[in-house]
Amino acid sequence: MPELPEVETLRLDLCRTLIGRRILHADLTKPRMLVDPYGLGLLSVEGRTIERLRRRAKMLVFDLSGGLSMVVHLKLAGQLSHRKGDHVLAKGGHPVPPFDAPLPHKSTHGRFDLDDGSVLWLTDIRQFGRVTVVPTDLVDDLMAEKKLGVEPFGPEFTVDYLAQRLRRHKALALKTFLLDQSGIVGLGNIYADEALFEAKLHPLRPAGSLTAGEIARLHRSVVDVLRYAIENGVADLPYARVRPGADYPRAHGRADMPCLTCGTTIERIKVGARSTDFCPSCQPAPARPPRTG
DNA sequence: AACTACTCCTGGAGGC
DNA sequence: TGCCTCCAGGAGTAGT
Repeated sequence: MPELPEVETLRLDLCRTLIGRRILHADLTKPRMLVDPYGLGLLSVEGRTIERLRRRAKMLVFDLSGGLSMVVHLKLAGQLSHRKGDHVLAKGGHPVPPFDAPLPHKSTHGRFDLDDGSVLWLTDIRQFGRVTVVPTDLVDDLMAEKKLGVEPFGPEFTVDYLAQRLRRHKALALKTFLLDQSGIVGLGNIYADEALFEAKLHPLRPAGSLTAGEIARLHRSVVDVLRYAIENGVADLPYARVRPGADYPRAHGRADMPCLTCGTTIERIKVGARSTDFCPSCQPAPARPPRTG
């Protein structure tokens, strides 16, 4: 569930409290959650100071002293909480367990003890999250291997770039296109639906069927939806449903509820095995549905 | 090369 | 209450 806005707001929060802290002890109780292509081991982060906290796509990069970095991907259900005793200093990611729940939770699988007595907890009810230790000068290589696309807030994400990618994958459903991290990074299931709702484009529209105006609209919607989430609060959907009475998110999690724009009942369909919510009135169906993979 | 299906994992929800 | 089944979703990988 943590998508770009969740990871970015978490990064900003942790930057306030973690920079300059030294890691005394590190522990991951689920060995599968450590990916260690360089054979450095998790303990190699001990004794190092957190100097910088970056984000690339949906990943957090902790740059430590001595040229070592730790990359954290929260995947579907990862959560980080920086606490001193019971006091929450900073937190973010998947909202289950609740951010004010006592830690460690039974799904807490990682802990980093810091030099001021605070602890950075990694909790993940799905255990899909991953931690990688990598020399700082090889972080870019590691990212390059993943064939990540452009950052939506970066200078490379232009209307022309989007148009070019859409042409290249012209048969793909828009929803599938937006989830593909090799084009634009950062969108997940929630914000892909939000961007399509905002752009008034049906999730099954073939990527190659968009007019120039629609491409420009989609481009702006992607940026606006992500920026809105960062500035006004992330989606925070615990079980893929909006909280009763909430007016956000505007499409995802609202199946069977009235569209906030026109009142039409929001529909839920599967697009490439991902639940996809949209307004059949605001987002008119394509004449001929594409493949959905 | 481009696309699709499958896999990892477990807690919560809903049915009976 | 308790058992059972289904569902959620990022991304790596294997197969078409």
